Amino acid sequence: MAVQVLTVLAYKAGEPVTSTLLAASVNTNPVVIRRLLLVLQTAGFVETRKGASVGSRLCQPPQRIDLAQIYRAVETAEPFKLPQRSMDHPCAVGHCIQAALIQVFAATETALERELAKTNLAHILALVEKSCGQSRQRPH
Amino acid sequence: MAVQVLTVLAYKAGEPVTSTLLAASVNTNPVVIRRLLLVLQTAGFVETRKGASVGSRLCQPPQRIDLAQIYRAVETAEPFKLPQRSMDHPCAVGHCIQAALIQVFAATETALERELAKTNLAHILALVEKSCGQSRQRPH
DNA sequence: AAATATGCAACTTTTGAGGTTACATTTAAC
DNA sequence: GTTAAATGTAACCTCAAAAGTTGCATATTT
Repeated sequence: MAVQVLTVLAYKAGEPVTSTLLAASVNTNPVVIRRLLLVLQTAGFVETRKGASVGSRLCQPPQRIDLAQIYRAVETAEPFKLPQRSMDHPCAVGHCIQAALIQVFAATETALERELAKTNLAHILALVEKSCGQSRQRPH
Repeated sequence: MAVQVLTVLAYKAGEPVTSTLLAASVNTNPVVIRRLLLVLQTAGFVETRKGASVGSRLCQPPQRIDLAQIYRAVETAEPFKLPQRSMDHPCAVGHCIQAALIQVFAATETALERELAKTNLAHILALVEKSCGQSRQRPH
């Protein structure tokens, strides 16, 4: 969802967009969008201003925002993490396996992020424009 | 969890293990393990027999089972999938963006699987044995 | 001053994974 | 054969995380 919102903002190319409009584009609730925007603000991707007829806009060029950054900013629950087993009955094998898997999964995580870093918002924007052949800067 | 169970089975090197024992090792419930074993059976990783004093064992060498296969067999909800937005109010931009993101995420998925395919159970087993210096084949 | 947007708190809803219980069925072992 | 031990499976519960909802204070443009 974060990627989708950022893509819309990139599409609007600096023009501020309200959370209501973004919500309509992603087909969800404005408050959900605002919560997301807070995260994207602290990550330094967007700038938001309060007040009438304003909203949020990208504060970095789309080329400088890649998927790995977005992933790190947004992700809460890592896809490759072991469920925190309580190990009350400390089976040695189980314990060692956990330690080993943590290593493996950490490696997978970094590989994933390296992969995500290859794509940035500009790439995605190009894809969007190509795939539906619409002109830039024409809102809605 | 699937990886953990399969690692234990690999550790036992063909010796059948009951779901109760596996559950103890992962610190969970036997039924959960059995549910997982059904999936691993249809994926062709393990063989299970009913009856007294038997259980499950690997039916492939650990070298031939890699993390990508396990991932595909087990995973239900893809980490990089768009939430199925209903698009009742068909905003053209939103629609195109979704189409583009599907492409991007599919590419990420395949990259992830390519990465996971680099590690197999034998690798993990070696890590386990190295990291806690225990001899093979000594159960528990 | 009024209209419009965000910030934020509190609550509900939804969804999926995991856990639990219970029981029929199968099979090795005695 | 009988029995003990194991799986297969259904039906439920629990729990956490994400999303959605409502309401209102606050800020800012016009």
